[in-house]
Amino acid sequence: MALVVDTPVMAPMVRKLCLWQPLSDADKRAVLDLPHTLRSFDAGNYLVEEGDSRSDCCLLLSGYAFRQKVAGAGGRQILAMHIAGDVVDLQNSLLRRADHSVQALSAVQVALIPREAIVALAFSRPGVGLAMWYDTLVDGSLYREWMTNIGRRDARTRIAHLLCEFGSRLEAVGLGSTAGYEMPMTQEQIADATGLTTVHVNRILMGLDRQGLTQRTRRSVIIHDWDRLCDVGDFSRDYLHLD
Amino acid sequence: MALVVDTPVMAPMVRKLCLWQPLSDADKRAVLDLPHTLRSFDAGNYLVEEGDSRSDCCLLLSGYAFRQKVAGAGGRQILAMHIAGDVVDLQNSLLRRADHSVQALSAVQVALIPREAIVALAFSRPGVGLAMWYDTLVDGSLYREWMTNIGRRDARTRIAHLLCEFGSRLEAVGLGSTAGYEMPMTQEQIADATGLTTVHVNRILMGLDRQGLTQRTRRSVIIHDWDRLCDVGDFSRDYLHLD
DNA sequence: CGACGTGTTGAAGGAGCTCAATCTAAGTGG
DNA sequence: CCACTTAGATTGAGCTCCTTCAACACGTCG
Repeated sequence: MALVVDTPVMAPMVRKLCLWQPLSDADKRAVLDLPHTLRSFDAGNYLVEEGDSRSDCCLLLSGYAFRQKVAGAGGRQILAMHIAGDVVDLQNSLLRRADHSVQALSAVQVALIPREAIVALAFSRPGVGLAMWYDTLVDGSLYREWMTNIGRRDARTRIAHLLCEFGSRLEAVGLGSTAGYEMPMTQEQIADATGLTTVHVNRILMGLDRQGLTQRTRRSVIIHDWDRLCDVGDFSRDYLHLD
Repeated sequence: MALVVDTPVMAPMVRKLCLWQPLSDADKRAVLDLPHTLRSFDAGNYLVEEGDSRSDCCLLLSGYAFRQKVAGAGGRQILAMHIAGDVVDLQNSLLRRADHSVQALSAVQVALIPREAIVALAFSRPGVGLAMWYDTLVDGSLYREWMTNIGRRDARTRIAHLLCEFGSRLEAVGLGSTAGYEMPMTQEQIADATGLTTVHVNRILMGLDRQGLTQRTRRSVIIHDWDRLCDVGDFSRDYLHLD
């Protein structure tokens, strides 16, 4: 297998961590040298299943994945979306037992990194460790915003908010822009992420289109008026801690 | 001011961290020696306000506090409850700027610990650092459960779930039991924590009483049948990571 | 082509909301 | 110790946003 030297596999992780905390060259090198094995998953497959005790955590190299939890009555809640560059499972690999599952939304490629290597690196290089700690704190910030979204906003606002978050995050990694992007989620998944039903999501999305805010095709969104959409979605990017 | 040697101020933090990760005696000592200043807040006062950039994080020594975020339309979402022993603000002190606020629910006493001391300790003593990292991960686990609660369970289930979580957590720190406890929240706060309205919370609570599951007085709950309440609340304590 | 996953639409019903009034307990000040 | 105040709990009536159920449309893929 050929090693492509100029674009190392672990580069997305370096880029992500640098968002939270500038890293020294030695720190970057250490992250790039993290031991890992590559792995692919088809859409729909589980990267982690509730109850698993995983000994490695995965860095998402390409594609989309999401976290989910199922409630007793059968409903499923989507808890977070993950895009290329995200370190997906500190949570489930550091804690002994996965309290939720992570599923591939599209075909994904991941790098599996042994838990011990992560921990060792975090404590031998405080710069890296702090960046990783920040990363888990920012995850928490997104959870809090989602909770607010689901608990205290009406359907239209919730969905607009989700579209805005996606736009901002995809833009940050160069996979889209505030003018539009590939939308990887189905309406059912949007429903499960916002605490709504598929039918209602559909009606709201059609409404946004009709009102000239967005223009959807099967798997993409064009956003005609970003500022207005942010307004409708009660969206402010602060909680993403991107800047 | 007399120093009480046999029950050090920082003891609750040691107890909490040991839940996640056994600490060596030297580690414990180091936590106990963390520099700090004591401070009291009256009920309703803010420990942290959205937008603040705090340079210290607080350990809750007594009383109750909660995190909250306000949505554009004016609704407030309560994001988490904190009880004695909780380290309340790694999130807001490590990240540059608070993305939500923390408010005292009752009169509280806190120990303010400088951010730098926390970080220095975390990286000089990996045992402690790992325990603190776990702590932020467990916070995340609670957020995920709450999101599921709000997004995918009906009102009765949500409220029963909240009562169960409280019972389990209070029991873990010896402030109550699964047979009952002092309930510090008003019905308005329960509403804001569960994404409901005060009126509806009231009706559901009365229902639980009428059905013989609970028996409330002004500020306490007696739980007649814990197992059944857990059932109604779709509650399983796994996500608390207490054992 | 047929079948399946996804999106779209209609009609009817209900869980939870809103508004507004009343009740209760626990202060608080005189 | 009592009148007064106030925060919180309780109740009723009407309404609405969202759900449920069920059918149909569309496009993609074997």
